[in-house]
Amino acid sequence: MAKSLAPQQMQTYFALTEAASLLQYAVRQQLQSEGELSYVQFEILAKLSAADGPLTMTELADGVVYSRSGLTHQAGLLETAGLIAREASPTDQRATLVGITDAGRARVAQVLPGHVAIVRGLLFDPLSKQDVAALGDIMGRVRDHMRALPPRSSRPRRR
Amino acid sequence: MAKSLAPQQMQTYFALTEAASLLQYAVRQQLQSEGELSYVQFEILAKLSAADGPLTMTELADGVVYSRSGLTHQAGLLETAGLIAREASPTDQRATLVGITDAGRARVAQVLPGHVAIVRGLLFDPLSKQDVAALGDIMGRVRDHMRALPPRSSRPRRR
DNA sequence: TATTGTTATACTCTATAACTATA
DNA sequence: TATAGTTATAGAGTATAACAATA
Repeated sequence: MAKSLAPQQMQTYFALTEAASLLQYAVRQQLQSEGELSYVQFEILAKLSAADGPLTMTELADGVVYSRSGLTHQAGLLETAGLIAREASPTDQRATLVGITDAGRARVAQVLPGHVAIVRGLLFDPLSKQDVAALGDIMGRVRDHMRALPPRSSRPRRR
Repeated sequence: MAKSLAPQQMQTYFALTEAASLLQYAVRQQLQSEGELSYVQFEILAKLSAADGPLTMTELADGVVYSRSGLTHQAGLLETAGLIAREASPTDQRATLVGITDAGRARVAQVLPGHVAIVRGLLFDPLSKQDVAALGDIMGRVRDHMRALPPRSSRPRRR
């Protein structure tokens, strides 16, 4: 096994990380200025918005890079802002169900056009249809490969 | 202009952001545990390591997502740790020259193998040579496109 | 006047550990 | 005993504004 990356790999790695970083920076700016939302808060709202009904905190944590306490903190902020609502689960008394409010949906609708405009302008503008398909195929495989490794939410808690 | 993204674009966007997020998370973990470095600190050291000689703070800020005060803060931490050294510029009295120390180079060498292992294992493992070339080509174009837009470091300061 | 960099300060994000309550 | 979630707390990252020194 080689100690360093091949030149083509280096080039690809740098292009990917720099582009992803620039894109994320732009998206963060947009979400903050047009909706006063951090990226994580937007992720939470988007996930609740796409879900059929309320989710538990644990379900919500899956796929979000977050500690449990961090999620509790953000949920507290979003609830104070009136964008989500928490209630006790009827089936499991330990669980908390989190649902998005009308105000939460409205906030998502408020920032989405700008979000889409950024993504289109920065990411998709210089790409052909074939490029988009190829990129989706490649990164889809990479994502699936990464997901197959032990996920964060399944890590055991410290004792 | 359509208000939302095409399904293929959505899929590609999500795959890209999730994969990039997972990769960055893993890299951060590795840098912290094996070298006690934040990602930004590693970026600074890597940039100084690759440079011919010392850089000014402004040159160092270019390409790093950072405010000037944030860079000053990180430079202070790295200098306290003995990984970089600052000295007054002989040509411009206002400027500060930042160079990497032997200890700094050693720290980079210490974390690099693990860094490479993560990138190879997570990103390149599931990809063919053709995939890597295609990904590099596509993201290279995206990066160049983004770079063409007004960069952060050129934004005028607030008055 | 504009630019380089630092300082003071404050706010947000994130994590660890301890805790309560329920399964 | 294990799990769901919260709380308390602390540390790190980032930004704004004011500042001093130099161009």
